[in-house]
Amino acid sequence: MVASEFPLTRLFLRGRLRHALTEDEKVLLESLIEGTRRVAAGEVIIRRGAVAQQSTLLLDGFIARVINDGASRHIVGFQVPGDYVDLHGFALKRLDHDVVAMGPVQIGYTSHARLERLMGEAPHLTRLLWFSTLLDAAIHREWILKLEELKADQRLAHVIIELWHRLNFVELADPHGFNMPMLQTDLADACGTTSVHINRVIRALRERGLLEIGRGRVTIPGMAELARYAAFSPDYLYGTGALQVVTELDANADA
Amino acid sequence: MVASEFPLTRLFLRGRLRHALTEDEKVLLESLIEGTRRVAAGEVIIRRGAVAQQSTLLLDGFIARVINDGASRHIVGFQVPGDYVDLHGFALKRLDHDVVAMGPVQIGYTSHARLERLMGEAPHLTRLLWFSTLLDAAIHREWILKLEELKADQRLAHVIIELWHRLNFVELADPHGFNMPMLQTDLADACGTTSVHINRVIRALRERGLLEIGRGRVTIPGMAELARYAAFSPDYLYGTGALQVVTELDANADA
DNA sequence: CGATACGTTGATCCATTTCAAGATTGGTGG
DNA sequence: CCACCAATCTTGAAATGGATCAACGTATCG
Repeated sequence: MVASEFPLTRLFLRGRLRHALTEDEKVLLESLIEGTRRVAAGEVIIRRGAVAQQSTLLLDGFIARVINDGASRHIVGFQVPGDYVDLHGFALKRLDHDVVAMGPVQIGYTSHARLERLMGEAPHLTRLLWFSTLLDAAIHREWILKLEELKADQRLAHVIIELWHRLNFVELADPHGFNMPMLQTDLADACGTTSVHINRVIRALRERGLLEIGRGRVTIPGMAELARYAAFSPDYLYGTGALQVVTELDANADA
Repeated sequence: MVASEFPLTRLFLRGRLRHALTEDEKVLLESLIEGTRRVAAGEVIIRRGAVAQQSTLLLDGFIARVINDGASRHIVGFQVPGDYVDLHGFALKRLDHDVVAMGPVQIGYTSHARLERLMGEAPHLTRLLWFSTLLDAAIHREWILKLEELKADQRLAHVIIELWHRLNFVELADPHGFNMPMLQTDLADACGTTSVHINRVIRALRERGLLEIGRGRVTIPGMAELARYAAFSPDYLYGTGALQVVTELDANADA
């Protein structure tokens, strides 16, 4: 472990607009984190409806946004290290969903009082915080699209590739996969299908040589093949360098 | 038509946090609108991937967020009067979806340069603008839930009740329905199903006496019955007075 | 009055759910 | 180190929601 310059916030907006942060802003951002905490797998970190006094930065591990509706459980989004998982709680005050640790997790937190002061003092950094909440919204829109458009096998592939890209931004993916604690049940809840069906879908994708999932590890033999299969295009993730992608999109739109 | 105090922005956050705006802020907000424009039905107001220089406030009519993926067309959200339809473009710069007029529409616009100045000068108003983009995200999450959880008939009912509530906030709904220009095709694209199937679903709901749709008009004989049918709970819309709802949720969570 | 967009209906096929049972795995105490 | 337990994963068979293809009805408007 190399001692990093900004040990807590170095992953925030990495691969996105981190380059838009000045050195002063990086210092300021790091100073926002008033404390850190370890959380056990499965723990509900923020409960739906509770009035939020602070916001949470995910430092290590995976988190899901979960809505429990009586019998059924649904996942409306995943968060990876470097994500502020409930920055929207700063303006919304109370969340419409639970925030749950998918495996063992480490988090940092920032009081809303501190964020309120920041808004008056650092408009540009504020705008980047705003941007980060809009990234979540863009991902939400893609999930809506995915659920409207794709079959279960493509949905799964889509979720997996999205996670790979997001982990790749923060240098937690390797060229052919990544580690993650999510179970088949979790993937089913995120794909809007049942664990029985997700199990068959996983097998089908394995047999096609597109994807392997098991024992906390995802292996993707051919990134391009899987992306094609899932009709995945990463522009909605607003990664650095995505402007080229958009140019391509424009070209296609004209055609 | 009564001459209103803030003719352009009087609907912004109405039924939500408009009461949190001071009189000065309301004046400032109104001054943001640098021009207005009428748009014909079906017109693409903002195209995916284009670099945005301004943001758009919907003054009158309905707008959809549309993603065209080759053959298929998908709607990832609707906007009603009083909504800033592309405020996220201020921070994201380019949108991941098209913004399309569902019927004849009137819009106002604000340059991003003006918004940038505002961020330094009016942090509290900025925070409310931020809030309004987070409302969209909350609605996105509910759509994800809806698509993961519900069958086509309940999805349709859910979309309709959501629109009723949002129109009710801005006083454009009446106790038993509202007017809207969306076609069966549009509703199908928003529910992730086909127009053939949405047609059957509309008939089934009509035969059950839950919902009538036709000729630009939605009629809801019994709001409570339809809400129960769609498993609809309006707390995610963050309407004024929703705190009671949340208290109920907490009570349920404990039970 | 004919064109065009929108809505309606029927028949067939397939993806997915549901229910039920069994296999595998990892962890824990004896 | 083994035996056992609980969680997770796997498989089968029957039932169903929804897609698809194809055709026909019906508004509406120049």
